[in-house]
Amino acid sequence: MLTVLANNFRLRKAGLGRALGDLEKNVMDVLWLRREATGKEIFSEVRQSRNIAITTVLTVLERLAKKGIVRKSKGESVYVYTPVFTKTEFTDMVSQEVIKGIMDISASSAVASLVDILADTDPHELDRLSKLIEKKKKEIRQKAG
Amino acid sequence: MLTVLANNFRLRKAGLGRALGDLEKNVMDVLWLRREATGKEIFSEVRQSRNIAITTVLTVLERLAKKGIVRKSKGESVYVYTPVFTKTEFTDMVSQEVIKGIMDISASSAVASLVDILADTDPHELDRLSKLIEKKKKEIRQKAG
DNA sequence: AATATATTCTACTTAGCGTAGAATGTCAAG
DNA sequence: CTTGACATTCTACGCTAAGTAGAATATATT
Repeated sequence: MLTVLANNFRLRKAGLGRALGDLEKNVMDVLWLRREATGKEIFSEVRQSRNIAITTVLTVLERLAKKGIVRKSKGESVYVYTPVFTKTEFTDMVSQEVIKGIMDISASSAVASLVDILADTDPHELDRLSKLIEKKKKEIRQKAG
Repeated sequence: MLTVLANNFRLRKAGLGRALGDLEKNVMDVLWLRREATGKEIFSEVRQSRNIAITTVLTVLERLAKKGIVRKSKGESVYVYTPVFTKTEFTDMVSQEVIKGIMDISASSAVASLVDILADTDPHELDRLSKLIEKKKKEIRQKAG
């Protein structure tokens, strides 16, 4: 297969990696897991898997807050951070945007790609997809008729 | 709707914009249209819509060549550039990678998003999609049985 | 040789993200 | 009230991709 793309463009940075940097993702994962945490807690967590300074984590948290995907609020004594969206919500939003993006260039490509990949990674999903489509069509008829 | 993502992450840079920069995309479009062109020709074309120096175009062309999506070859007198992939091929590749990417985080999200967006931008495609799925399923059965 | 044209080099700019030390703020223990 | 410990913010450097283009060099062409 042609790996040109995968290597030369940062397309391959899987999933959220497209929306979040590596560390950002680590941080969010902790947050999504705990639903709320202090900088220090997040730091301790993240440090398990990588050597990093607490200030680094704080900086990232700050940026995440500025981006609006993390809420920073005064706790009893220290600040606590909470995710503004659940992981699912966020994931959906990203999917939404990303897919909208490729549909802008080519709906058929998008559709074809999805089916291919699905068939290949998760054939069961094909059924769910069929059903989803039927449901959607019905919805549309409803609205129209 | 929540526009958080769209604005704070470069997700919204539609389609190829995710794989190619703006100027890179302009250049590729010229190339895809002509199937082959000299730097100067591309420059003239691109300059129609934006003020830019020819060296800029050349630099971009150079980078594109290094990335492997443009071929640079000696013409009669000057270098001529040709796209290594057709726009469709490229688009498909990008879709492929991008979708693979979001499937990594959540197949269901991806699937749901696609159906939603499709329903709302191009309902006809839903039918094509159904057919595509049926075909795919048949293929799978074939292979299996 | 002199002028023009083509090509390459070099380099600055902007952004996002990772990184973290320095500076500053806060507060309780001594 | 001073010293630490801990929390938070500031500041800033590094890296990468992409946009940008002038300077330098190469190659005709007259």
